Amino acid sequence: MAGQSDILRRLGRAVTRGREEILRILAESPLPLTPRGIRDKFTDPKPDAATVYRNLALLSSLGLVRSVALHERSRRYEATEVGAHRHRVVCRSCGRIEAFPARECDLSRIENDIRSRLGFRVTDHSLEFFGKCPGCLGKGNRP
Amino acid sequence: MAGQSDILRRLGRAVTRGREEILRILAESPLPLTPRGIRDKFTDPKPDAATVYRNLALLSSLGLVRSVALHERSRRYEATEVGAHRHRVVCRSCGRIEAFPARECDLSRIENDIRSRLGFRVTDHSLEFFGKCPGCLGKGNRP
DNA sequence: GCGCAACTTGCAAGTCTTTTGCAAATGCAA
DNA sequence: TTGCATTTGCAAAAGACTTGCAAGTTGCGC
Ligand SMILES: [Mn+2]
Ligand SMILES: [Mn+2]
Ligand SMILES: [Zn+2]
Ligand SMILES: [Zn+2]
Repeated sequence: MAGQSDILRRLGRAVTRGREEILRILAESPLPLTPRGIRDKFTDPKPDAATVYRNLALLSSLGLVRSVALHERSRRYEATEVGAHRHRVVCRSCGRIEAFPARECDLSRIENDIRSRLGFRVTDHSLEFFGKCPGCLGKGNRP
Repeated sequence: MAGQSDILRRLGRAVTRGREEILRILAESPLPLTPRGIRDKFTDPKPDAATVYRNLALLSSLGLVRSVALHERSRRYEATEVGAHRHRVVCRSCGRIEAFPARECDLSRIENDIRSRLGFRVTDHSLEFFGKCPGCLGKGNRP
């Protein structure tokens, strides 16, 4: 059941500490992480930033991780779960991020429209909500 | 009906060529544009890039423009339309972007869930679809 | 285990996007 | 028109990635 490492081997890519750790770190994180945040979670010796970027690109291309575009300075990554995906809520006041499994996410009507009107074949989507978290709602604070 | 310039004046912000042009350029663009793309559409003399960034930040904070996070190197911006918003489809092969008005977009069930389960008050969302455009579907080409 | 070829990594340099300080230019209300 | 706050250009800097290259690892067959 070493699933993901097998995928790497099967494709002729080496299984290295960097790759296994990235997968583990992301699988254990409740939130998508930035490349920087991922690197910070390594125990020493930490890999070079370039290696983290290269491995995220590789794992992305294999579908093992997925990048998330919130409206931030840096991109974030999350582990992909088989047959599932997540949506996110971002607090515009404090930046807090919550991710939640997208059960019964039905965007098929929209996807069908896209197919028939624009001719695009949609393979996936990303949906983010923005607003205020409970903490920031409480004390009426910084916009 | 010079609406947006009025909003600027009312808030004590100057109405400058840079600001008016950014609003006009975005209003006329069928796609969200990058800061660089916006600057390129100015007739000479073009404003400095720093000015474009500063003005986009200002107009965003006033709600006159909105940033769109596609999975690209640079952020994009679009003009906000009153009581309307758009969704986008991005081709993973050639990068083509199509934006379309989100008529009858009903994410209220999800937003209610977010409200009751997480306590977030959602003010807006962003929804992007990814897949292949008709052109790239035709000729089975570069992934 | 050993050895080699292929693949990976660290490091340093480079690119691209976005931010910031500051003085000169401009907008605007009086 | 004047006066002052706001805005802009310019140059420098910060950040987020990317790339070349030599040294270090991994996968595999022996
Ligand atoms: Mn979904
Ligand atoms: Mn919508
Ligand atoms: Zn908050
Ligand atoms: Zn395409």
